[in-house]
Amino acid sequence: MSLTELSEQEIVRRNSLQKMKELGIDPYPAAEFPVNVSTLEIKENYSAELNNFQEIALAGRIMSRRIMGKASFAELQDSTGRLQLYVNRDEICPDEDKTLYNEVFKKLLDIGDVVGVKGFAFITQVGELSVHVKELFVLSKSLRPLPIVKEKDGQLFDAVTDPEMRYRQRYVDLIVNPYVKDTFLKRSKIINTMRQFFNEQGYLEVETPILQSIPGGATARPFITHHNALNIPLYLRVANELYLKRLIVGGFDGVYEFAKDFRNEGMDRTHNPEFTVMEIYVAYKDYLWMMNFTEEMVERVAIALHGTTKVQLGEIEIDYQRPFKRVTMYEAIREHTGFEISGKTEEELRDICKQLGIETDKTMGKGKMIDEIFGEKCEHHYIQPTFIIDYPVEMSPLTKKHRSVPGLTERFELMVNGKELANAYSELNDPIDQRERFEDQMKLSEKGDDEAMFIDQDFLRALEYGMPPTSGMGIGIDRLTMFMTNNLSIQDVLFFPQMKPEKPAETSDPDEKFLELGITAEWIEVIRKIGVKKVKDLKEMKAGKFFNDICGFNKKNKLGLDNPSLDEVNKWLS
RNA sequence: GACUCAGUAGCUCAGCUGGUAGAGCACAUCCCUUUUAAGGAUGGGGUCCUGGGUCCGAAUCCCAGCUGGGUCACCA
Repeated sequence: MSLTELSEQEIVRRNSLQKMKELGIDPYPAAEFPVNVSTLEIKENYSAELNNFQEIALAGRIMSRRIMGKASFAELQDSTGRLQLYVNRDEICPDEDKTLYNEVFKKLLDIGDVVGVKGFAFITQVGELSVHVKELFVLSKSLRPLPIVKEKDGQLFDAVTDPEMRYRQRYVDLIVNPYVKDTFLKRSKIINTMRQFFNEQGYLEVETPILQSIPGGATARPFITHHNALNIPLYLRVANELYLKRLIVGGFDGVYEFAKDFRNEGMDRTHNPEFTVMEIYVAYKDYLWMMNFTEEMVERVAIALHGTTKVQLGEIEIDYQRPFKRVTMYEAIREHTGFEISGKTEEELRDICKQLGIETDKTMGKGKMIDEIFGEKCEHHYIQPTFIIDYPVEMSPLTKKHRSVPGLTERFELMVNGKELANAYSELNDPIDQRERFEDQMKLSEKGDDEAMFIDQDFLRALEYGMPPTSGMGIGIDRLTMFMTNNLSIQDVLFFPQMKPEKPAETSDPDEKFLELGITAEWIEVIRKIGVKKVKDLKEMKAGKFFNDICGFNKKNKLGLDNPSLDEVNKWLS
């Protein structure tokens, strides 16, 4: 990369790097730097009376500097937070040679550099806990200037808010926006809390295939790829349900997986093409048991994170205190539309949809229409945690038929803030019924529903060996994290949300290539600045426009170069 | 996919009824020399997202595109 393509500040930093090397300082040392304390531990436990933390070593990134001559202050940020450093010239340079302070600390170090310090904790005259630095070590030189975010009394100044920068360069977001890290710490805690809850009951954490030859367990468009050695298409899983059930058939009483699933569909505030789901299957249980289990799990997560069941989400407060309200789907529709849909025929339902202003088409069966009515008219009303139970059989091809109500299944969804958070069934374990349901799905598929399920013959074979009665539950971890951390966009709970790839910056041909064409040295940079980086691009330029562009650039930027003649320019381009 | 808003210095943003590109922070040089979103002085830094068009003249107006956000559609 040529220096002309770097910003002024980047050039300054590269020069500082070079000077450090000349002073015999390795800006990227290989050796371990033994840290014995974190900034948080000092902040939490320092006491002037005890006079503790008198021989400490800590490391982190320099986030600000206040140079005061022979005494300076800097803020060091490690993984636990920030702490002020006090750097005194004669402390870090006890001998005659003051280079480490005057040159290295004051001039060659920059905001963003990673350093290690040894010294002792103390309180400054203005009362701020600080580290009195006795020794300073450069651990990694930063060549790119960080955005400068300042903070006072919890208020941020000039915080980086540009979503593109925050999501593409999450590392920068994490460095400069302190609240971001907290979301991800909580995300980890949510998962750990759930895992601990499951392990306490003796359930087994398992892994199942992500590459599947039949993308089963949910009706969604899959990503497709190809395995070269087997010469077969493979799909990235849209769900792991059918594999977990195979394990129940195999004799495990409880299995669960935190799984990345992939769906090739639209992206928005609540959908990312890859997302995380926790699915759990427990033998000899039913969906009523699973409701209690789910409540307990969710309540436990809320308490683990916040110490209370009440969690703020945007303008509202969600209370995850057990028990959650339970409403059947038919009751929900009756309450929010006034229509009783129990026992209605397909034609009657179509008429109800029409009255409610819901568009229908020929491909929609009873189940799909009921689902539409619920989605349009009911779903958004359930802000506080609510179980919606007993779904129509057409929408639930993997769910056991209801024990007492024909046409329904033993299924619930947990709704929070008007969105589906978890989904659970008494699992269908009748292999003959399951085969028929798959065939019904195939018919829907032929009717035009391109999301109906593929038939997984091996899964049916497994059921034919006999699967114990089982209840399963899936919960969206990204969504749960959004609800639990008060983030309204899925992008804020994923470290690296999906983005369109950046166009790579075009690298420039070296000076020699331009010189070969007879272009004089002082014009090469001008040509690069107007966006022509390759000599081959010159061949395609019109001489007149090119002539105008470079002379205009010269004038506009007051470079004071003598313009070439049009003839000369013609020779360059020929 | 549709509509809509935005893209100006390393960062946050102003300028946008067209007329020589600005501020704060950051950076550089200097002053001060135990400060704290430090202070003072001076200075450097810009393909105003890209490409067309209108015009004597475009960051500004028009068209197309790129990237991102929002809303809607799609999304068991």
